[in-house]
Amino acid sequence: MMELELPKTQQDMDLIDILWRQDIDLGAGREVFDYIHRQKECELEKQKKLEEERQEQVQQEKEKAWLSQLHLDEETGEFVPRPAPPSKPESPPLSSEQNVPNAEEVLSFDMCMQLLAETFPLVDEVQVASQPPAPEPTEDSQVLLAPLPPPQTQDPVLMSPFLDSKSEQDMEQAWQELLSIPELQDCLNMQNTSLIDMPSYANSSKPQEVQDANYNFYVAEPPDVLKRPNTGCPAGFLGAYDGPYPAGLPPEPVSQMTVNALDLNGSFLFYPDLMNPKPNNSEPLVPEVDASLTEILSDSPMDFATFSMEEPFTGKTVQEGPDIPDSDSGVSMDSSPKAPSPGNSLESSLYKSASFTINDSDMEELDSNPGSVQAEYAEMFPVSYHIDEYQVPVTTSQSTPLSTLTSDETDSEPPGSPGYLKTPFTKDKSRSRLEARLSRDEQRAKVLQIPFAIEKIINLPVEDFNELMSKHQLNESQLSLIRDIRRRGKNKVAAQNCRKRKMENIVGLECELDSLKNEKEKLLKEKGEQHQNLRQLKQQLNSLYLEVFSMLRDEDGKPYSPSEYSLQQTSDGSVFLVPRSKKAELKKEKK
DNA sequence: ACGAGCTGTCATTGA
DNA sequence: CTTCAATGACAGCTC
Repeated sequence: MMELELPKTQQDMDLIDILWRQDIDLGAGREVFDYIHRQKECELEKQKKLEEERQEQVQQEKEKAWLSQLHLDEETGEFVPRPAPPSKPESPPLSSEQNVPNAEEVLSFDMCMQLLAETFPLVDEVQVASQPPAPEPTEDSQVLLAPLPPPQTQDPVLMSPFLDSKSEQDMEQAWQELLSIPELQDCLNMQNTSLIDMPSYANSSKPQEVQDANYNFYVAEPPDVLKRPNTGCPAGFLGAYDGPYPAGLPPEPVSQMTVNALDLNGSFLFYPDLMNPKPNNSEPLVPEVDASLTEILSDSPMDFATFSMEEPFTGKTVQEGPDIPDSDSGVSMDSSPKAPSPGNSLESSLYKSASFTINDSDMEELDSNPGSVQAEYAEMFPVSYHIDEYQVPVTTSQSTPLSTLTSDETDSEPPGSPGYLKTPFTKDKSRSRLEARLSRDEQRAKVLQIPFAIEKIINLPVEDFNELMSKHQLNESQLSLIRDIRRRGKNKVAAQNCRKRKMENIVGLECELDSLKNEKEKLLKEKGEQHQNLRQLKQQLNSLYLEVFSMLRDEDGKPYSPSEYSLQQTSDGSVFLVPRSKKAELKKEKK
């Protein structure tokens, strides 16, 4: 995040101001601008102070990191954090397993060495030394909290090969034996505490909980980290880039942070260059990771976001190819990556065609005339600011051709909420469109060097969002853009939800209509049946009536005429033979 | 060229 | 008063 501030030269600031002034559509109220403008001087002063403080802190960390890392460089000759053999002075953060070899080297650990020598044959020692990532009991890890994170951070990928079950068991046994020795425990604890003070933990004020968090986080996550680089990431474009920054994580702020941090850890493997431009990065592997981690954990979540966002702006990071860090990370709720379909070259070109003076109206023009500003934008981001890099996240870890990506991705991941599944539409199209849309805000964010991920801007709760805003020194144009991005992003999601609901309502109503139709048919059918039954009953009754009537005889033994008499039943159940004429009278009487 | 469908955005409204 | 969600309306894009 510091790097962000650094590149902001007065020239940049002027550009940004100009940009903002031109950005009429951004909607930043003039009054807002004026008001802020009045406070501009104060802000600038604050900004300068903050930058100074940050620089100092960075330098301190840098120095410490270098001190701790020098050894590593000498031995390995490369930045890749290898659970290298014995000599790992910076292994402070190393896991307890890794501490073993270290303990042997530290002079103050003579006793430990002796104990080790006694406990394990030379071969075993070598083994232990060569297998740093051996599994360690949880209890141990608690004892050696601080050291843990870094080890895994160092290089999960490299360490993975050592994690075979057998070596694990051996190591576990060895460790249990080792730890059962009080002296060794003391030594390790000593080392551990001393290591905690290492550069990465320069921020001594950091509560132990943070370290615990680190620890848990590392212990829990490694498997994923190991998988990510090689296998397609289930999270969609998470693993899209071998690169580290899975900015495009699903809408889960907290978990996202975790994953990001992890990926960050893994990232240094691929980003040796990164160390140069950034103070933190300049530090050797482990310390760098620690520093970033501590930053992330200690500061607001935005720190990380800032970090990831910065990538695109720091020329070297961009070079890393799969930078996709901030990438759309899915501004929208649907974390589904949007890969521009082959046919969307137009839209994709938009990414390249942003000019520094982008505003809404400009973006509109860009949409229609993508290529117009391309050259200009290329100047602004000469390194390699290509849309392709944005598309990368869409892909899985494996570098698939764009064309394949688009089709595959679209098939695998439905755009937007589940409700859309019901609505038939071309996903490629929608996705590419969405990406293009995303690119607009993203482009603006890039141009204005917004120091955090768009998804954060959109998804953070108001409180967190305000806190984030207050933590960063942002000019008027940046603030207005951020607000617009937040508004648009939320509204977009709201629109998606609204349409989803609408579709669900339609579907629900259709279902209800169907069920009602079915019920109607059923009732009609039942009615017909009842009608039929009633008719049968009437027939039966009629036949019974005639049968009974035919059995009646008068005084002369003659049958009564049905036309002259009829049978009537009273309410009490008694039956009378009533003459037809009287029957009418009876009815009248009843009435 | 036209229309349908999808999506993003804006403006408005109500909580 | 601010924030936010919901929604209608509109525009742009693709097919």
